Amino acid sequence: MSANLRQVAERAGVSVRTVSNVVSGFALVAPETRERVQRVIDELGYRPNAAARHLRGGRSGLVALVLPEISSPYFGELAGHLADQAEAYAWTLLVQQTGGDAARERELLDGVRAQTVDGLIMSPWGLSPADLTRRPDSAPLVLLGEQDAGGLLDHVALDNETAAADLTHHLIKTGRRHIAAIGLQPHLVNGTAARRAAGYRRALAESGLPAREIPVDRLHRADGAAAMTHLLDNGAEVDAVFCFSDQLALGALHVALDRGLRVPGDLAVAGFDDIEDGRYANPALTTIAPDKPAIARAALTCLADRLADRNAHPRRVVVPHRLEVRASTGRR
Amino acid sequence: MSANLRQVAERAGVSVRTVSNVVSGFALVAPETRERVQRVIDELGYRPNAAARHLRGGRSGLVALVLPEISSPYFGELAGHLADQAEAYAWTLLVQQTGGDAARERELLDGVRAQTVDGLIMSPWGLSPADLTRRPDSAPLVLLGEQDAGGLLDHVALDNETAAADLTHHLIKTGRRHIAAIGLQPHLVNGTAARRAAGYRRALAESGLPAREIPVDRLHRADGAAAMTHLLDNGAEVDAVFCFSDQLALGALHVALDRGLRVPGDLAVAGFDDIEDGRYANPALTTIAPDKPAIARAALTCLADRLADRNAHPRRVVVPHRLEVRASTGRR
DNA sequence: CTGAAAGCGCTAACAC
DNA sequence: GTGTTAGCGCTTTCAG
Repeated sequence: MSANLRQVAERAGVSVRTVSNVVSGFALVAPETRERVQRVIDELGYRPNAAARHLRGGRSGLVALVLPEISSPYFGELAGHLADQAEAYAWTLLVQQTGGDAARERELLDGVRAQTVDGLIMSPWGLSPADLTRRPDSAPLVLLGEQDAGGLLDHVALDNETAAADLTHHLIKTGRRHIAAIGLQPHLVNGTAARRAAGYRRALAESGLPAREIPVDRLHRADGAAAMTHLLDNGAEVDAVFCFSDQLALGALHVALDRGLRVPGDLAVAGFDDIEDGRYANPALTTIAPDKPAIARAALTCLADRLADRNAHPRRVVVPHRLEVRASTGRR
Repeated sequence: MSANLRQVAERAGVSVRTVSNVVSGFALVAPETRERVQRVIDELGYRPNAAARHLRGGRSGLVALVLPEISSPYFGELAGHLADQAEAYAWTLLVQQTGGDAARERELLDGVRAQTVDGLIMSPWGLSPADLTRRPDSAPLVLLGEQDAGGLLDHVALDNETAAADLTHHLIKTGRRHIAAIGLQPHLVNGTAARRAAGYRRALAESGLPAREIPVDRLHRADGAAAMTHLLDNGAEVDAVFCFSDQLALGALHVALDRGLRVPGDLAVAGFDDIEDGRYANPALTTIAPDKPAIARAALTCLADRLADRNAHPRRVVVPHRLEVRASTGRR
């Protein structure tokens, strides 16, 4: 076991108070005392005990990231930004996967860990806004995505509807007339897909074009592939697909090319999220690029501000996005 | 603030000892007492304080995953398996990124967090085996990858050399004669790339074929793209590239197709890691598929066993892999 | 089966 | 500037 404060104090011939001062660097300590204490600290390899600090001070230095799955590229990239930026707050990120399951989300939100951490950043899929606000007194929660929770919780989102409309307009502008959407998730309360669908429909309506929507179970490549297969097997007249995530789009793209379609010649394919895979796909994937570092920054800022003032008015931060046009939606 | 043991005890008219017994479920408690206490617990929404438990019991229930970057698909998939399986041990995963930097690896290995957690699972890139064994008394460390640390640390690895040789043999068997390797990292002490290079060279030597090796700085798609560009710009005679990661391969593939090469017609492309992107690439990527769930399982088992017996002989677990042949290395 | 109390390592209020 | 000490919430030894 490593040394504790008292042992350092004894060996340096000072009180624990003084050692504590040296370690935390706050209060004034005579230079020579400080040096002597520091020497003993180095000698003994003393490290402050985080559990004791946590118990005493109430801060753990831990922030939980609660999301459907860390292996999804979008969340992986986001987690990377969060972990990097969390350092500026001396926070360490803790990852908890829900699989998008409501019961599991509930469990993580109310469980023991939720008290251990200084805050939670969560991307809810299964829980409704109402569910989210009903939780025991615990660490503050920042929501990622479209779950607004009636303005009762801090919340970082994109303007999903506008983004989807922008992308749909782009497809129309490049000459597409039969644009299918892949990615609705009618079984989820998660509003993200619904917002994107709304933008898609609005853009089509403005041009008098018909909508065609294919629901999916999850947002993996396999689901995009299945949806595309379904579309082609049913002989649908379609010259573009707008997928609500890049992963779906990559699955759809794979099937389309496999079936001998030329992309973008016969079919335009677009996604959403701007994951790195899309940039290197063949052809490269047109997508909506959310400012991911900004999402991370906003989430951490919300948490820090909330910790500083538990009664501040909940914020809704809308992070910018950008339409990223690449080869997959070139002219026919 | 939420209730504590004493408050529950007072309200239930019992001692803290009894409440503690009810909560932990270990010792015997009279059924009716238990029920009464449980009712108060529910009433007050009591949750045990993890910091106090940690301070008292010395276990935090936290395991640190220390890796170059969580946004890399390989590590993302691995982290997903680890997070899932950690639950069986009542462990929560904490993510720390090093960027592959030695100083940062050192810092995380010796820092405060390293004492907070029950154990560390690390994929070292910058630190040498010798560096890794030289650390203050701290939580046990399990190594991922080729860093053997002289048999002094628990260690989960692939048979990288055999895997690379298998893949190279496969390329030779399908008629390739000018097989370049992309992915050496001469600036890193990390032995993984070196082992893969050894397997590649061995296989080529056995067939009397020449080796051609392109070093890379990092293992991102952009590095694979740069290496491929370099190869093509120098007019190298090459009919296959073996990339030491799928990410490199996807970058190389992108450039090759962009330059008008047919894959696999003119050029075969193969990777390593079996990340999901590779399965849906166009053409789908031939690769070495490590058993990732098994890696996660082995790492957690090592940690648990080490915690049970700090003096057990360090283990080296070799996890199986499989050659996954897909379209990108079809016949010319 | 239950109660009293020590103590995990630290911080900070209170002394001097 | 430095020493002394209470107490954060819990588990567990020792009594009963």
